[in-house]
Amino acid sequence: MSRSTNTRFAVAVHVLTYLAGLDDRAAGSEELARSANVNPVYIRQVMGPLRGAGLVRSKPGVHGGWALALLPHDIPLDRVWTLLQGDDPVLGLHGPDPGCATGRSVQRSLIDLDREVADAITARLHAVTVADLLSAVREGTS
Amino acid sequence: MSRSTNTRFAVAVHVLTYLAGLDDRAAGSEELARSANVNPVYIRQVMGPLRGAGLVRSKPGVHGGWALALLPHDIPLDRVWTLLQGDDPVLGLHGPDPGCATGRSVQRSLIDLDREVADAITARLHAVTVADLLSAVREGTS
DNA sequence: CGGAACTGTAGTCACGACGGCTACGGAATG
DNA sequence: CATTCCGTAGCCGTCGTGACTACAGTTCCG
Repeated sequence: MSRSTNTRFAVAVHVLTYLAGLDDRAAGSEELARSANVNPVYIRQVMGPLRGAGLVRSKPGVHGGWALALLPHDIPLDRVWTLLQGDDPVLGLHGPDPGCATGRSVQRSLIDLDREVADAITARLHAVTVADLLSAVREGTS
Repeated sequence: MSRSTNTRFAVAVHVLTYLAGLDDRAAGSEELARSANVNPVYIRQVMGPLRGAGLVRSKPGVHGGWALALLPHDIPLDRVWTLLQGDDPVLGLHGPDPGCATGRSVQRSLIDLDREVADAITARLHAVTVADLLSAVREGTS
């Protein structure tokens, strides 16, 4: 009765929103880690794929750190989701007896359903950008 | 990069479809377990909530076993999903620093988003019933 | 009525994902 | 250079999952 113990997506969204609120100032892993209440190493691991996709930049050395590589308005959440969750099944699957016709057919149906559900998720997340989250922060704070 | 290692939903859907194909003949946990390629005890654990909700019946003793308590057409998959997955978050959450305004706001936004996504999933699953899966099996077999 | 067949449930176990943490190498700054 | 930061490998504790055993309770049949 408990799934999705995976916090990568939530942490990434938090970090992106945090960075968006800094106006180009770079933030170190440690600062981000305190804000998100996780370990600095975890921050770097989570942000790695986002850097690979060109959403953020990271720079070593003094005054280095992380910064957005795109405008907040140009970062929809489905990109983050896809980068971090990949194409994992949303429903769960299982390996039925290969000799069972019911099993094979049900599995095929579930795979199709899973794809549709995954598409629905990304469609919903596509409508939200980091800029939206940032303005929610500012409205809440004011 | 891997979520949903939970096979309860898939197993339950398999069993329900299997039972629907038996026309009121009861099936033992062991028969169901072979078909789904899992352990008989696991079958009983997974089916427990479905029995509690009145989707299936189970009877101990000789010639006992499991049988549908409703017509296949009256079992939409979202009921199975809700019974087995409860209201677990689909996206993942995390506990941000309570003193961080960004963290609190982002988390609220994610909770809202999660609810919308969960609703989308159940809406999609509501459109599919065990009867649909059964006819898919029969079309595939013929 | 006694034994067989089945469910119900507790308990133990192995495995894997998740995240915290340390350590160390490499790159950029001053 | 020395400092500061990222990049990554590695180890560890924790937890969810599902297999498996064991046994009590229930129903049916001879």
